[in-house]
Amino acid sequence: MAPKKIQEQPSDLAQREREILQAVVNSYITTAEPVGSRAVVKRFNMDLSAATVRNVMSDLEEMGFLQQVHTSSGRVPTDEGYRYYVDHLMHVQELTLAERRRIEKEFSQKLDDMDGLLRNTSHLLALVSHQAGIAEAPDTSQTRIQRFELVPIGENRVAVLMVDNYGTVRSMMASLSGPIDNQQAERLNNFLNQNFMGTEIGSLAKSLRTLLGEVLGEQRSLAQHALEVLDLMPQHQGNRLFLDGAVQLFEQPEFQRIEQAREVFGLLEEHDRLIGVLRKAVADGDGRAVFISRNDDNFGVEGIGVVASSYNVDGKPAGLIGVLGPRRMPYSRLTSLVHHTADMLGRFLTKLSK
Amino acid sequence: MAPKKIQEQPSDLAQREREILQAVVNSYITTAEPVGSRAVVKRFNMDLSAATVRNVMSDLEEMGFLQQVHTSSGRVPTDEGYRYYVDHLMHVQELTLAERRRIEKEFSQKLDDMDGLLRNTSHLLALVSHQAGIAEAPDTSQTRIQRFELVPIGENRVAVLMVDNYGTVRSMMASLSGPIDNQQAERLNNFLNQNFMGTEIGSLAKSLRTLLGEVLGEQRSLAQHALEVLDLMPQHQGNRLFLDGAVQLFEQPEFQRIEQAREVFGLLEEHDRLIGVLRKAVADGDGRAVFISRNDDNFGVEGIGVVASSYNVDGKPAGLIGVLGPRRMPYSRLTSLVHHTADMLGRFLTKLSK
DNA sequence: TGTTAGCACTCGTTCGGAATGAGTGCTAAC
DNA sequence: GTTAGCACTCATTCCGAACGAGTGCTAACA
Repeated sequence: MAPKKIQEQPSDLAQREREILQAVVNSYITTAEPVGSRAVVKRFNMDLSAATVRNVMSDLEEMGFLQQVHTSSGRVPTDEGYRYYVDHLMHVQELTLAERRRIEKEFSQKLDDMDGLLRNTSHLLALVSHQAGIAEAPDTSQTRIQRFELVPIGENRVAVLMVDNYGTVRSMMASLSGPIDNQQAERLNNFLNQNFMGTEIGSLAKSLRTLLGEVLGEQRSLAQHALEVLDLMPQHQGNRLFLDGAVQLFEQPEFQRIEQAREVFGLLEEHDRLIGVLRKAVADGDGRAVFISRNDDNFGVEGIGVVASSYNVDGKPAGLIGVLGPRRMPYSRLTSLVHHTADMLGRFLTKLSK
Repeated sequence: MAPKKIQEQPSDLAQREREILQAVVNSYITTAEPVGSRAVVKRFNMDLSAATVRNVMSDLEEMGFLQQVHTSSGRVPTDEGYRYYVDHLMHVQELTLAERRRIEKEFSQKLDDMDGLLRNTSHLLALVSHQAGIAEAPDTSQTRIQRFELVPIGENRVAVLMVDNYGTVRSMMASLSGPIDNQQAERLNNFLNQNFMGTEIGSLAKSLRTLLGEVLGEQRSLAQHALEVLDLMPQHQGNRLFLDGAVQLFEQPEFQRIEQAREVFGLLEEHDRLIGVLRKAVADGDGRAVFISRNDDNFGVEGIGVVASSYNVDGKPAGLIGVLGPRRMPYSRLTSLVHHTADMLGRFLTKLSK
C-alpha cells in the first residue's frame, strides 16, 4: 500500500532522494558548510521548490543519511551518508591528464631504490590530493632474504649486508662477543647464506633459534655467532612508513580548531596507530573510503577520513598506501588517485623484485 | 652629573633594574602573560611599592628591554630583554638528578648504531624539554670512508657497502651500464679502497672525477665504473636530521593560533631551513639561545626560540643538536640540558669512531 | 633626591540584549 | 504529490555598559 516503504534497503533510495543526497554531499565537500534546501535547488538548478527538497531532506535525515548540527541549520552528511555516497552515488572522477603525467614523471625518476620509490609515492599522494600522503613499505612477511655478506671490520665487529628480494640493501654493524678472523667470517657467511636464503625477513631470528636446537658441533658455534649478528635485526623490521604533506592539513577548515589539529598530528606521528587506520580502511572493503569516528575502534581521532589501497607485488598484496584528511574529502578524485598510484607502485616494486 | 647616565652599556644596568628585569622575564616565562608592576612586587615580595617598580619598568622599556602590548597592559620582554636575561641575569639551573639519570639511561641503551644514537638524542631532548628536540648527524665533511665492499648481485648490479669512521654502515644498490663478473668486481673493489680510503664522504664524487682525468688504461675503465657506483651517493649526503616531540608544541599557548602553529610545523618539515636556524643559533654565540623574529634573516617564522649546541667528535665540532619552542622558554634549564646532552652524544660518537 | 600614595585615564575583556538572517517544520491550498 | 506562506529556531553579529588590570603623572613624604 505505502509505495514508499517498498524501498527499504539503502541502495533502493528513490531517484529524487539519491539526487538530493548527492547534491548535499557534493556541496558540503566543496564548501565545508551545512547545506540548506534553498542552496540545493539553486546550486544544482533543480526543477523543484525548496519546500519539496526540504521534505526529502527530512526523510533522508530520518533514514540516517543526513544530520542537522542544530535545529534550524542546514544539513550535513552522516557517516552513513558518506558511505552511501561513496558506494552508490559517486561517479569516479578520472585524474586529469596533467595529474597522470605528474605521476608518471614522479615514478620515472628512479627505479632501483625502494625507499626512494616509497618516498616519492607519499610525496605524490600529498601533492595531488592536498592532504597527507602515506606509503608503507612492503610487509616483512613477504620480504625474503636473497643474500648475506659479512665484512669483518676491526677485531670483533662485522658489517652485515643483507639483500632482499626487492633488491633493497640493508646493512648494520654488529659487535661480536669475541674476535673473528677472515676465515671464520667466511664460514659464518656461508652458513647464513646456506640456511637462510629465501627466509622471510620477519622470522629470521626465530628460524635461527629453532636451527640452533637442531645442529651440533661446528654448525652450532656458527649458529651461535649468527645469532649475535641477527639479533640486531629488530631495528630493521618495524613497519616503515613514509609520510608527506602533513602541513597542508592546516589549510582545512575542520583543522582550524587547535585541538583537532593536535589530535591529527598526534596520530600522524604514531606510525603504529596510523598503520592501524590504513589497515582498517582496506579491510572495510576494497578501496572504499573509511571515516574515523568516535564509535569506531578507538583510534582516538574524530572527523578524519582515509582513502587507502593495498598494492600488489608479484600479484600478492604487499603493503598499503593512502591519503588522510578531513572526513569531508573529494573522494571521487582521491579514490582514482590512490588506486592509480597503488597500481604504479606495485608494478615498479614487482619489477624491482625481479 | 646625571649619575644614571654613567651606566649606558646593557651590562651596566643598576642592581634594581636587573632584579626587576629578571623578575619580569621569569614571571613571563612561566605564565605567558604580560606582567604588571603589582604582580612583580607580589610574586617576588619586593620591598618596593608598585609605583616604584613602575618607574623602573618604564626605564627598562625606554632602554628597549621591555615592551607593552598595548597602552595599559603589563610588560613583555623584547628580544633585547631576553638576550640580556640569557647573557647576564639567568643563573643556569642544573638538571635534576632524575633528569640526569634519564639521560644516562637513554644513552646507555645502544652504543654501536649512530642513527639510533641520534634518534635517542632527539627523543631525549623532546622528553625533558617538552619542546621539539632536534639532532643532526655528523657533518659529512668530517665523515671519512673507511672501507668499501662490493657484492655483485645478478648480472649488472652490485650492492655497495660503505663503512665510515663512525662505524656507520651505508649501503645501496647500483645498476651498472654493463655486466660485471666477480673478478672485475674485486678489482673495482680494490680500486675504490686504494684510492678513497680516508676521503671525506662529501667530496667522494668530486675527487673521483679529478682522478678520472689523471689515469689511463685499465685504471681509467675502473674509475669509470666507480663513477657509476658513486653517483648514487648524493642520496646519502643530505643533512640527516632527527626530530621528535613536535606535537608537544601544540600545548604552548603561543601556538594556539593556528597560523602560528602552521608556520612552526612548516619550518620543522623543511629540514634545510631548520638546520639553518640551528646554525644561526650556535653561530650567534656559543650555546646561547637564539630568538627568531621578523627582522632576522627571514626564517619566516616569528615567536620561536631555539637553544642549540654543537657537539664535538674527536675534539672537533661535528654536528648540531637543539631544542625549538616558543620564544618564551625556560632557558635556564634548557641550556644545561642541551649542553649536557651534546656532551654525552659527542662522547659516545667519539667512542664509536674509535 | 629617591620613594610612595593617590588618582585619572586607557584599553582589552566580558556580558547581555537587540537585530539579522539562514533555514526549518507545518499547514493549507493547488 | 507539490508548492506557497508563515511562524519559529538559533547561530552570528553588533553595540554599549560594566569591569578590572594596569599605566602615567603629580604631589607629598622621608
